[in-house]
Amino acid sequence: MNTRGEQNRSVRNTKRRLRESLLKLVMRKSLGSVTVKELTDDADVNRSTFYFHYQDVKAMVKEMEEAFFKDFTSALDAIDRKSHDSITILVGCLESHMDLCRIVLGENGDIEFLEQMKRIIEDKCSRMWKAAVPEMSDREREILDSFLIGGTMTALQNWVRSENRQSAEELAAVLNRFIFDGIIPVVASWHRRIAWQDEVQ
Amino acid sequence: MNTRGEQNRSVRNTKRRLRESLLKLVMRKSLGSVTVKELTDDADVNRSTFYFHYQDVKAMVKEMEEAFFKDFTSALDAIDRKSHDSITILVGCLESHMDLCRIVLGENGDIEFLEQMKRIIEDKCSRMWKAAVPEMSDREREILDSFLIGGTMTALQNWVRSENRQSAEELAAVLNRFIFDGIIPVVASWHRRIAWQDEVQ
DNA sequence: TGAAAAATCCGACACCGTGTTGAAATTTAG
DNA sequence: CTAAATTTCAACACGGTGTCGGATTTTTCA
Repeated sequence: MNTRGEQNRSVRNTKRRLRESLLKLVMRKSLGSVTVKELTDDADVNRSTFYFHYQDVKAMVKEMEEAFFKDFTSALDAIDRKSHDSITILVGCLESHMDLCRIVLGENGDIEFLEQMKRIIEDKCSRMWKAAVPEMSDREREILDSFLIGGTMTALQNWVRSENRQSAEELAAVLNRFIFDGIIPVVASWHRRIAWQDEVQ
Repeated sequence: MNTRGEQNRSVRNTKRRLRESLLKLVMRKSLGSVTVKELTDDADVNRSTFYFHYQDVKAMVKEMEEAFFKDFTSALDAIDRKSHDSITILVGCLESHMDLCRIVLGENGDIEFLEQMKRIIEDKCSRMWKAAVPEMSDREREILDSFLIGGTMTALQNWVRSENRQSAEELAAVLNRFIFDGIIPVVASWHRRIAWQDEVQ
């Protein structure tokens, strides 16, 4: 193995075949129920070869996921220097890792991946809408938070699953419109009105 | 076995112990990775006894889920005769099946359950907000649909997972407010304005 | 209460996927 | 061409699965 991240042609071929077979298998059964045996049988790769590269199927998926999360978080960290918003970044990352996303966000996907994505969005994105409605109670803000995060995630899932997808820019624009021109201003206006009413009393 | 759905005390005890052990196990590992052996060991039930009742762990969970879905759909079908709304019904059903919901909606939950719940909400609930914004394009409506469904589901998940939950009525009220007093009217107003502008041109 | 029925327990079995090993065969890189 | 990297192959012990027959316990109901 090369000391850098570069890999053999055989290694690349082997891993590519395994990825393709995994994608095929996950189309009809859950990720957790895919065995090493059926994966290597389908990919026409020796079972020992699989274990030469990965510990188990979960570890294989994790390796793919980490490439995505690396891209995603570094793009989010660079967000201040660019004019792009979080949602656009997010949708772009999904698009450039579409193979993985159709596995882990599909009908038989990976719940851990979903949870981790929600955590990242919570950490990196939700500050913005937290600042927009400062008067909210913790309880109501928690509900709004999970509502926006979950709504975004599910819309993205549907996008990834659909056959003829609209463009990433189009989707990001609609989602941004819903969140930042729609929901947030309305909820904020409720609380400003309530706060104002409290003041005059 | 009784020909009706009634069951022995021993059967009830056995199934109850299995349910309790399953709940305990799913607290720290994924549902799919729970084996029949560790389940029956923890529940102190003979492994053969488990196979006497269920085909496998998945079938056991499915039996619990079906009781929930039966309650849920029948409550939804009766919605016209009562004054309750879909969200209140939904939250109430979750509350009365809290044991199950903490398993299948938890961090290591069951993605199939989530998908089925989303389908039911789509079928039974989303007609209401479809009618509210008739001018929308199919594409945008699809996004709004998945956004509202996913947002609701995720808010419910967080509610089920939290230790000191607020009341079901409180949660349902906030969610209803977000959806029917917040998001929907705003989106509708956008489209009425656009439709009106189209008309004067 | 006593006997039949239902449910549980027990031990055993073949089966299958797992994860590892060592050595041979093949492919790649320089 | 040659050494290193990679893949293949056969074999192994291990553990969970699903099933079976029969012994034991619990429940039912007459």
